[in-house]
Amino acid sequence: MPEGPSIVILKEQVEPFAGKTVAEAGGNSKKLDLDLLAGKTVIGFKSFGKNFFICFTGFSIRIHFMLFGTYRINQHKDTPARLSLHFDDGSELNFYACVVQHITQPLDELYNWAADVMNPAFSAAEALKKLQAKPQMLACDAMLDQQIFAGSGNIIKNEVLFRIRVHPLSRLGAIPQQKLEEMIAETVNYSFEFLHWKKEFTLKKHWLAHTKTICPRDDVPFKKAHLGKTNRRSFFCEVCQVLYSSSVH
DNA sequence: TGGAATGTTGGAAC
DNA sequence: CGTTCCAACATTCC
Repeated sequence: MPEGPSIVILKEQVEPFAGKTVAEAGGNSKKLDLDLLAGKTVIGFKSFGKNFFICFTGFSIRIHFMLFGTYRINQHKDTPARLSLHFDDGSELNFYACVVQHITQPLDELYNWAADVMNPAFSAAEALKKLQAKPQMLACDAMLDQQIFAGSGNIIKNEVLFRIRVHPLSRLGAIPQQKLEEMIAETVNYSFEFLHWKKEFTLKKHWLAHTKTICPRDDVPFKKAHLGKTNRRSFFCEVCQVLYSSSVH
């Protein structure tokens, strides 16, 4: 469920719930005072990267689905919901296995929308500055850095690095600026393709590298390794993906 | 069927 | 005190 485009789909799906008033809130979240929600009207929904927000007057609820989180709209699963919102017209939203948090600070103060790959306010220039400020950082880590590419996840990382032919262990400082700009552009571009294909239920069909064993360009075996600070799966081709690795200071 | 996976956090360890 | 490491969380699929 997690990467940015999936959260955008959720946001679109719940749009009809804007303006509805909560009749009853339930769920097994311990971090939320559910009694506060009854009688409150949803003023809208927002997303930042992999975060989803239900906005009320004066506060919002942040939901992060982590690896396993799911949701149901006007349906429910047999397992207990983390957060369950029943509205005055009988409709309902249910969220499972996610992190839920009550936020009182304005979202504009907490989040830099220019960092969100899916947001119209995303700034390629800002992203470039952030990449250039961390010459020692590995490409595979940069692609997962939510301060730089909010919403990018492991699938997007593998697909983008393959598409732009950059080896995941490349150092940012050794990558030509033009290539960094390509990384940024393709992260945005692929994220929207991800969104399109996910809606069509054809996302996996379009993977070129993620979970793949053979490079479609060179017909040689992909390397599979757990790389970077977070040791996440990387699928890459040592023939066509360039390792930029000159020393940097 | 045990292990791994679209992820992040917080606290321990160093 | 800053950085790094790792358990914890919790679901589904192969």
